[in-house]
Amino acid sequence: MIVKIDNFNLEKIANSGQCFRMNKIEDVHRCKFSNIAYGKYIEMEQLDKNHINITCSPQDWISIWRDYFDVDFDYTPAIDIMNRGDDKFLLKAYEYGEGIRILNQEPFETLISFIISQQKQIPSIKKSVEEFVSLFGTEKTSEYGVKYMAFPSSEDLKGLEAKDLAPLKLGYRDEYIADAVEKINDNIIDLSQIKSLNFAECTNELKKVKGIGPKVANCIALFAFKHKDAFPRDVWINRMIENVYGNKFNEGDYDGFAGIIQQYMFYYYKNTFKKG
DNA sequence: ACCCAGGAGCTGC
DNA sequence: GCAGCTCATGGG
Repeated sequence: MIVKIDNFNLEKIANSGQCFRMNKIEDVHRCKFSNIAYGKYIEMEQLDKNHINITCSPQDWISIWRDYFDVDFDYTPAIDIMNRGDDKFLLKAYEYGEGIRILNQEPFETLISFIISQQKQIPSIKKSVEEFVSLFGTEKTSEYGVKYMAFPSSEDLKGLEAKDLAPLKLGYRDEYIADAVEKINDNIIDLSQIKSLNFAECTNELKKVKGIGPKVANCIALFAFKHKDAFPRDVWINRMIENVYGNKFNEGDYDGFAGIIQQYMFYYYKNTFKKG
């Protein structure tokens, strides 16, 4: 079905480092991506600036993907601030990243994926997540006959031990993932309950998992729990704050959409300031 | 060989 | 509360 979404650039979203299973479908004349989330496989094509052809039923659009693509969040306040021009860097970041939206992904998948993400480059994260899914996920077939692997649930991983992860060569992250699975299955942290918490409470809960510190907790809060006040500080953002803002940057200046600002800054700085 | 990656835990002060 | 060190693995 064809849907209209304002401020939507499929390719930039797929390459903005917030999701790890959205992949380009090679097609010289079209911009197409596949994605797997919420147990479903979809293909998408960018038809024009704000029209997308998405291979899903109207019911799935309403119950899954509409929220996944954050369609009901109003980006104009964030865009207006970036586009105002008094911050030249932010203006450049907006022009470069125009069309990026923040996805609302599944909490458990996001949690595991961002534990894996630490001290890794994005292509390596995608590879590791895919290996994780092929080892522990469940094979499914889409209604168009495409076979794919769905991300495992925490229940699927009950009893997982660190040594079970050895084939994935995740190194010290093994015990972090095992701890996360154990604490979720033992109800020491409850992902469905975290949805009702505010930003500070949310990150504090997430940080109960060994291996989830401030950065990963902010990523999960932003990319899975809709906390637009989250502002993940990775090496690129820290470098940007030092080099561009002279270490004088306060995300509190962007109340209600700091996470959006952050994503545009990350995408722009990482892709254009590789040297120096 | 060296340095870095969408970091975080641990120790010592 | 903080700096400093360490933790696997892969890629440049």
